[in-house]
Amino acid sequence: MRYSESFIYTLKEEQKEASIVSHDLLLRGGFISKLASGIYNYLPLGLRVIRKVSNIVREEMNRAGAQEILMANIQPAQLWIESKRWNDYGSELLRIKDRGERDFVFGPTHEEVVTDIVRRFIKSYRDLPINLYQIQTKFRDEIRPRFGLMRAREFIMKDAYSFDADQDGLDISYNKMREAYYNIFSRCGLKVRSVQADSGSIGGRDSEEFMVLSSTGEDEIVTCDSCRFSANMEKAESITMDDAGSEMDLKKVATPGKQTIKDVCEYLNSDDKFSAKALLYKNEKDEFFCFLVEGDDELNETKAARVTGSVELIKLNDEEIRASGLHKGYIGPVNFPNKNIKIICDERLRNRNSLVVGANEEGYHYVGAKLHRDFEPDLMADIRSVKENEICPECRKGVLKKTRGIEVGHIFKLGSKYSESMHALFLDRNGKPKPFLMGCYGIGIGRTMQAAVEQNNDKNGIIWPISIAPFEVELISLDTRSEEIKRYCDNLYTTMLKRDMDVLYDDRDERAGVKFNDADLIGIPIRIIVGKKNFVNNQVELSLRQNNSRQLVNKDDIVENVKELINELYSEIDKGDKI
RNA sequence: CGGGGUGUAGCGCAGCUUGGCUAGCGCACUUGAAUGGGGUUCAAGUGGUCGGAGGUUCAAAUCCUCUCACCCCGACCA
Repeated sequence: MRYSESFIYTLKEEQKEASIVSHDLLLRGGFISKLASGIYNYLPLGLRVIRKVSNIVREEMNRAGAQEILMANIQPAQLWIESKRWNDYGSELLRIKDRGERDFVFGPTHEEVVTDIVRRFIKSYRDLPINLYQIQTKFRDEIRPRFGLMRAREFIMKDAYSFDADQDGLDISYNKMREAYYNIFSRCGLKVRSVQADSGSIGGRDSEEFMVLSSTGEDEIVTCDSCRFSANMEKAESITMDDAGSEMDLKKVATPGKQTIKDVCEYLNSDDKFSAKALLYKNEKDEFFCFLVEGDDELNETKAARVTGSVELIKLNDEEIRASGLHKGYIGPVNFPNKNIKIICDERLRNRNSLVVGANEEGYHYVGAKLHRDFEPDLMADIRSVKENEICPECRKGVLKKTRGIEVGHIFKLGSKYSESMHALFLDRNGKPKPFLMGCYGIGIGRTMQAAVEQNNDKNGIIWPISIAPFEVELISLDTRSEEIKRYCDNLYTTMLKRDMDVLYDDRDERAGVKFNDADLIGIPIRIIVGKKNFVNNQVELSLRQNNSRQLVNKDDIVENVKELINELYSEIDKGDKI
């Protein structure tokens, strides 16, 4: 591509809408442009990166035995009603109507469609296993889109779906995908780590996320400092502590004006952890819950939603609390006045002999409350968030450390959730109908691209890993008015094209500084600089974006030298760490 | 959804408090000249129904009402 003819427009100034560096660089480098909140256009440079990432994904998926298809993204509501997700998916689902007022959705994911496809064609265990994937634009109406492609509403995703006859088969399919994912991210030049995850509204049991570690990541993850355990905070299991405290009688005490745990415990001169706070929520089905967690703990809404079978938990507002016959700041499980509200108690409170809890009466708390003796929850469950420096639930030796990550891939074992609800059955060896066991495997293509920028940049711009760079080589002519240099560069450019090299040729009549700065911003890994300073000695300069190294090369040997460099850069990526 | 903020040229902004002639500035863009290995310089230009609708007024970018869009924070201790 000749720069002078290209649709590449870089911006000098920082972009106001960008709050993280990768977003700013993609906008300034002319990779993407915003059309609406969470909705982006991919400009030529951006699309080239998208294609390179997609191709790596495609190659590795194919190699793992998956087959590419392309599913419709406008989907009839009927399928979503069948899978029960028409109601369960919530407001992230973009619903649309056709002229006949029939309901459709713009697909946020394709479990329903792929299950429908497979049930139409596959009737026998002999046809299993099968793995179908696509690279497709999706739409999820996010509460709050941000960080450019990191959390966009419209986004490109690779999603794969495996179908197996039995659990062993599913395990094999899942492991193949995990292997493929490691290959994909390492070929993209990314350092990723897989963590145990919650499967969210997609459903299913085992699930792992692939995280690009980054302080700007939206996910909080914990890792053990002594074993291999790592998990998303939403999922990380909490272990029960045997810190019973001494038993005492239940006693009501006045705590006038003391509503927060901190105030109450200070006032009563008691430790936060020997108190229980009560948090009131409702779910999408208008079921009400009172969650009890230790005073200095935080409720983990994801865990809470899971144990209550809720899609979405919403905190009750003050009015709803009052209407339920409760008193804000004085809510507790003892003599709980409302039978319609289920009490869910965190496991950590199981062994406590004595707790400070609200008395359900303005200005009063109980002290000395004990589980089973003084109150009876509807359910005991792990509903708290783990904290830093806590004992690892896996090895019970190390302690947990918090870090942040960008989720670029997610793999799940779905099991028969969709195949059962959608009657997707096959006949097994014995002629018995059975639901398919499914797995589902996603990669955010745009997010991977942006995560790569987040992980590889400096103050001047992007430093693309060669495998996903928009071009592998940039040829910069510093003297477009010299006939001799122009002839040489034009010639070199055509030669490289003929040899299938991926090159951007900056032939613009611009000053050197402009070209260098644009080149730094755009971040193409290898640079050939032709200027009269070296040309008089029959030399051109070869430099690398990643470390700004420079070497002079005879002008007639340049193609071979660049080829070598390209190979070197690719082999560096192949050697990259695999966690 | 709650709170805060911003909409003025392609991008970044000033002007608004206290209404007043032709609405400015930087970057970008066009033309010319000089320059030519790290965003160079000079000169002359192009480009705006001031987000939209309504209202107040002799007069509205500026004041009022409504509306749309976008950004940030939150939706963790009741």
